[in-house]
Amino acid sequence: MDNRESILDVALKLFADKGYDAVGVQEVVDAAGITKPTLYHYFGSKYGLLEAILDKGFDRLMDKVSTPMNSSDSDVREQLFNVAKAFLTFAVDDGIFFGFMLSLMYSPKSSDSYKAVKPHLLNLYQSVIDMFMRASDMLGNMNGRQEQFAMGFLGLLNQYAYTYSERTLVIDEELKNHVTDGDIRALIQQYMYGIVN
Amino acid sequence: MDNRESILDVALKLFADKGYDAVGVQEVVDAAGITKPTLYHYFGSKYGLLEAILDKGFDRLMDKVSTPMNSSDSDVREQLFNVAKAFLTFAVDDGIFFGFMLSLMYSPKSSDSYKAVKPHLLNLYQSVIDMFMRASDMLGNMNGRQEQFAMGFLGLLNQYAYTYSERTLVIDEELKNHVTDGDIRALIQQYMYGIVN
DNA sequence: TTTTGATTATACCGATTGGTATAGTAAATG
DNA sequence: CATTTACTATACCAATCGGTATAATCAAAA
Repeated sequence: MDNRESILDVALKLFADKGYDAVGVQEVVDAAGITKPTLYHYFGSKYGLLEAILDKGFDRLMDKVSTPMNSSDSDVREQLFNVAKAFLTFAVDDGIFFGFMLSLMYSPKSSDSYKAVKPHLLNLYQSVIDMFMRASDMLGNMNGRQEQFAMGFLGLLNQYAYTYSERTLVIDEELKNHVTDGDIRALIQQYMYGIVN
Repeated sequence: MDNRESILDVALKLFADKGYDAVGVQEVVDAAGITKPTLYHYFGSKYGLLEAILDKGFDRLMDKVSTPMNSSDSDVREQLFNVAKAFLTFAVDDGIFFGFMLSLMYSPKSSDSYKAVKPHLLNLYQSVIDMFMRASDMLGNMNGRQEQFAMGFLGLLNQYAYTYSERTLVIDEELKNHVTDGDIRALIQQYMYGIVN
């Protein structure tokens, strides 16, 4: 692994663990075993490093979810199941980035971290909205509420991933990282009931 | 408003807007029109100020939701409706604190902000769990899944409040801050369906 | 062999960080 | 009136912040 990659790797771990603002550039370069000019050569600024981390992480996420999202499945339920499964699999396999993404989603609007993640979130939201648009004929008249459906769907997945992640406070230890197909089908069932009236 | 109160007020606004780590003590005292020793006299440290803000905010929240949560309503649906309404009303009326609370909920585990909010969240979770425990006979056998029900219920409310708050990215402007009783009843309906099978 | 461009370390920059020692003021208490 | 207690400003602290000027190293190209 070259220096650029190890900086990205180490910085993601530190940012995810302590938060972007609480981690100094010096701490990153020490952990990566390099010095400041190397970091600034590759990323230009601390903010540039954050952007590079997000670019890479959202690439991984979109790689996983875009296939099921763009498939023209005739069964809406089956398509939502496939999207949910891809999303939750990513949340487990790429847990560090996923947790960091969640923390940025809910971070204050005027923070640098939020500014960096905003375009990626908009892109993700738009992809989900488009999926619901394409499924209009199968879901019936959504009365232009595709955006709410998309946000609700993502919110449900986030809540589910969060609850079953290492970040949970009081949940039984045994339940961690155990997301079965049956769980996901039950989740979709509940969601479908809500939106089709 | 005395100095102590205006510090709490100004600091909450700054922390909620830019994040705890991104706001310096100097910035707080400048905005409050006082000097550092005054702040350190009342709160001892920046972290102590954060704790005081959270103590005060969670007091306001628990004041609003504890009454409906502790009422021995015979109709579970009605009780959940009352709790949801109190919660969402707080999210609208006390939007700045609510947004800050959300950002701390999802902030990195090792951050100071998370350490400060963790006991309050545990307390809130426990209250909701207790409510479900007491409703056991009405909800049927929950198979020890009260914790998941509680987390799911809170997650749903948070997602709902978040979606209808000023923090939304793509939602229609008209929908902001319009949370009707009908909306809440629909929300509870959807939730009930999911947990009673 | 010389040159060029990419990469990296040493050493430094001004500004800001959270926090405090000292002294003063003002109001309440004896 | 004297004393104590609560409160607040001036001025300062070492440490860390994000960032950089300079120069050395090294591989590839000319």
